[in-house]
Amino acid sequence: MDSTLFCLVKDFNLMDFPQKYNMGSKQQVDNITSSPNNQMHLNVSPWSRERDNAMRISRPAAQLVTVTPNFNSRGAHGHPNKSKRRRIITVVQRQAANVRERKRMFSLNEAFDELRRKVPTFAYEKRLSRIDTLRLAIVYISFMTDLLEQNSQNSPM
DNA sequence: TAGGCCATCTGGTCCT
DNA sequence: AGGACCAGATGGCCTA
Repeated sequence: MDSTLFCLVKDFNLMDFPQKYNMGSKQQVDNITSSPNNQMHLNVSPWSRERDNAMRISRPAAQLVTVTPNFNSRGAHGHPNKSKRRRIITVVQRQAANVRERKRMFSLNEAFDELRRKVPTFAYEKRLSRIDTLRLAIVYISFMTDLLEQNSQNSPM
């Protein structure tokens, strides 16, 4: 299984993935070939959230004002005929909503980190972006599915 | 310097 | 009513 996985990542490396996997060309994939040490790592990421966060300076909170929704600014997402309910929120409520949104995005990123650890990658200089993580996961799942089907066809009943 | 990626804010709908 | 979810806007950081 290890050698098969290596082939998968190697194919990814060469960017000659079968068309059926529908993999788009991306920058991080190109980086595999330029990586100084083409070692395959499973579940090992040289990048951590702490490092990533340390690189960023937290954005100062935007000016907080009492929110009065402007229904002319943006239409409903795919629900143009829905009755629009006016909702007035206070500054405190807006701040609380911002905190909840940050927590939600944090948990989303944790899930992405977990997915990054599940997909086979080389030792990247850069970690996979979210979109590349999803794409590689799709490729990986497709590959493993094909592998399973081949094994079930070859094994005598 | 342009483009990619991401964090954050914001206001909309959906759902309980 | 309020939290969850979503998508657009914005701005910072990084890399080619």
